[in-house]
Amino acid sequence: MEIKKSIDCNQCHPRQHSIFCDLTAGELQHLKDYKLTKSYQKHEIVFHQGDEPHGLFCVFSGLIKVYRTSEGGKEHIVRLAQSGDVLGYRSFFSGEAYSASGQVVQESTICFIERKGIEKLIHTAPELIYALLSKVCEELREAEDKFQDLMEKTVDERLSHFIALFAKNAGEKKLTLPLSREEIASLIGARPETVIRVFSHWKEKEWIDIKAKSLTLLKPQLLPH
Amino acid sequence: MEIKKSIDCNQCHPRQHSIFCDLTAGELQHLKDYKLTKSYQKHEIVFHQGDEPHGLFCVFSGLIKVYRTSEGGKEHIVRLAQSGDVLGYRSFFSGEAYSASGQVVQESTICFIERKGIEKLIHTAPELIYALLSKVCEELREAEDKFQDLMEKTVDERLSHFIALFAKNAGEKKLTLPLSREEIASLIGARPETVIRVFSHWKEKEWIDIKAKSLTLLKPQLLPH
DNA sequence: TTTAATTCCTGATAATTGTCATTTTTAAAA
DNA sequence: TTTTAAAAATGACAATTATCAGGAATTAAA
Repeated sequence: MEIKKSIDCNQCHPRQHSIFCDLTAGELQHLKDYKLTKSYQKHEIVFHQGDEPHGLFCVFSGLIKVYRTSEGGKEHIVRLAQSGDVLGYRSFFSGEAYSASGQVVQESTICFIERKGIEKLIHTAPELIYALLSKVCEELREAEDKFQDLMEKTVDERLSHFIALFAKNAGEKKLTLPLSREEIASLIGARPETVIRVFSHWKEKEWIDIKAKSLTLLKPQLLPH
Repeated sequence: MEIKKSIDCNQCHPRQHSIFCDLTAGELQHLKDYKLTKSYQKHEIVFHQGDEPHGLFCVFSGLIKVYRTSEGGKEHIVRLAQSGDVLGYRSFFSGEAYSASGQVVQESTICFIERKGIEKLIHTAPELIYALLSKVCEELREAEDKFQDLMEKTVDERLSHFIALFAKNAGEKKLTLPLSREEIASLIGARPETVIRVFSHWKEKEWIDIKAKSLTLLKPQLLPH
């Protein structure tokens, strides 16, 4: 992890699609002294499950996996965070310790805003709190959607859903998977062997072509949904 | 559903363990004109998945199940709400339609506070919004806990967990299940037959005694966890 | 490059849970 | 109470997915 020259929030493109999109230049001024821009290499830990949060992370670029380690030592990826996403706010606002860890999957640039900065910001722009509340409420619905999927969808449906999501992001038929089979399995609630088997099956049917991390969608409409 | 004489929030015991616990008598005054106390019979619907929220529900007494109906028509109970719980706030604050329905399981008395009342209340007691934010953040963690349980725990572990929860609430070894086998299954993510089988198995082992809705815990420490 | 270490892949097998059909029991309605 | 409907229970069976083991391929390190 390396501290970089601080990114100016006004120049920050991803901010415009984030929870902070409505803030004015004047309001952002307050963050200046409470912000640190850091650069993380692959595999670096951004925050640790069990630790107390001291601020928020804003992802400028890269990809981070947010995962929980259960008592039995099993890892479950809760979500992925990328450009424009804010990390660590659940624990920050609930006053709990982090319930998950964040680890860099693709080299990332992340700004850390310490507690004071957030407090000042909310003080000058109180309507921000509504945006936050609304955001968390949406995430809660998404969490329930995910739960429902896990209950009534099969592994191949869930995998297909995951792939569709990435394809939409990439906007292409040919994409590079950012996660290992094991990580994909962990994210969709399955075992790596099962994920591999489903991929193999789709390849056999010539619905996709896959080799290591590079995936080509041949007949995406035939994938289960 | 029958409209009753309005309950005075200052006299409302369950409120003291709710999100509204810190409000003063003066602040509560604002709710008076925007509040309706209603009485619901078993099986009555409190709110409908897909509808737009126009306010919040505060459960005074009774038991309500919150469930989602999937596209395939399957029902999944998301959570149970009882005395002191506030219902419908997720959709209310996210501006989405209800993602679930609420149905009365045990005869309930519920206050409905319309939008204007909430808005006035937040205006006079702005710190309420922090309590709300904190609460939703906690629920998000709970949702993730639940997801993790579904992934790595077996049906009997989940069922045991559910029973333990009820036993703690009742504080006794002998309890009356408020839900049918089918509803319990829906809540813990299983099929009714499986739930019945697990109960039968525990009964055979003499860890519990169960007949219809009445359950006695004989050796609760032996139940899986 | 060679070695070592992951990651990926495949097969064989087991286990948990779901599905379907049927009976018994309980609860509700006539 | 009698009838009817719903809920609970049990058995037989199927299916999905996990587990374990071993080999191939890819990637990282020496």
